Amino acid sequence: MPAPASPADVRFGFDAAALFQLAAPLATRRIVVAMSGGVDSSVVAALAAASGAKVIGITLQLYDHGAASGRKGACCAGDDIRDARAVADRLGIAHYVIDHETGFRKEVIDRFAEDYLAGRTPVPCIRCNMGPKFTDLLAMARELGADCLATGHYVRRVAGHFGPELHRAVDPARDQSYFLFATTAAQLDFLRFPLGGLAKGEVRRIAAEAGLKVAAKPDSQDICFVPDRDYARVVRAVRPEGDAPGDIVEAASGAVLGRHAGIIGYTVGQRRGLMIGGQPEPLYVTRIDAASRRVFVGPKRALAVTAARLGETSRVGPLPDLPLAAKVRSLAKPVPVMLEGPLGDSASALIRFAEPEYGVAPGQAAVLYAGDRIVGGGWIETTEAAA
RNA sequence: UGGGGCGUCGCCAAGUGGUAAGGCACCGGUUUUUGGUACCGGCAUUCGCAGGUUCGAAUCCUGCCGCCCCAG
Repeated sequence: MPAPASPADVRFGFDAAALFQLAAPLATRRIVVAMSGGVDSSVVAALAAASGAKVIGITLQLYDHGAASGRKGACCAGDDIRDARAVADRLGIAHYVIDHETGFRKEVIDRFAEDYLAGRTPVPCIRCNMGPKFTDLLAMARELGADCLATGHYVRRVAGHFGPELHRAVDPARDQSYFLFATTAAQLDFLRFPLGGLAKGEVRRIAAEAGLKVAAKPDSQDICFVPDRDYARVVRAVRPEGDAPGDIVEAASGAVLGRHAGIIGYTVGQRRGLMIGGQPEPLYVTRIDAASRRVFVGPKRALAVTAARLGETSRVGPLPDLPLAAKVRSLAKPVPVMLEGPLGDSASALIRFAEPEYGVAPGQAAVLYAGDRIVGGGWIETTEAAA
């Protein structure tokens, strides 16, 4: 595959130099691509290869590859690693598979279990991005002398007055900014997200044009290390005490309405799975007390919260004067908030919702936006219930 | 074993002669790179049991069983 004659050379309908935000000539550049084995990162590899830069694909083997073999919608194990290798071979780029199971277990899976045992609802995908991907893999890329680490995330890196900024993806249905809020300025400096400006359809089209077998591979979904959506089983495998039973208590009256088989099966805002019938209206989990193993429930209106205390906050770029909006779960529209306190450097901060927000669960991330720009965010520690 | 009341889907519950509402729960689907939410769909050939009356009964009659309350 010949190198492009100039930075303006265009393949697949895109200017590779622009996509990777690297200074010309690309032929002197080295790009490390994080390859999960899915379509997205495979297309990033294809675009990188087409740019004329030297490309190295790296796949982190994150968890039990035996059990994951053949599973659809997984990543970073079993068949996905073979898919990544096949793509690299097809593109003629170097490809390394790094065993990162121990690190992943410690940084992501163990922490996932701990959170559930503490009554929180974790977001492992964010922890994975923070640790294995943007810390460990990024360090490997630097050691390999790369100019950047490119990933298949749908998010945009935009040059700002104070350095690179993080912006939502152009394709709103694909935007993954929620999972990347904790990206640091130093990481962002080195990272590239070539797909942030593309629609999923375009990505699949490129995959097909590049002759990649993964072009029609289903999108990954759910938690990659959880088979069959049964996350509680994974938690119990790591922490057997997770199935300790307890009471389901009506928050308003204190009445015990039922029993549960472990607080790990519940999350604030959850309606199903309580097994409590005979009620005039649905009951939702309003609070989980890990110490007493009690799950508190109440009607929907009891879920309304006016503010959330955030811990371990991070910030990307300056705080703007613009009004802020917060997303307190991945599938939600950002809602207007007022920020009180410092944001960033792991400080504690408070966000006040302009309108009551429902189903705000401790352990989830609150990501702050100024328009399309991700300003940062934090982890929800506590909430203030509306009167 | 005197009096009264009640037994309809797992739970709550409408229906008192015309051929079983609804809610909760549960199950399935849609949505979705976290967990949830939301939305859509499914869910009692049968009304404690056994007879009887009637063209026709969950609804009327008789008996039995069970539960509750008040009396002892």
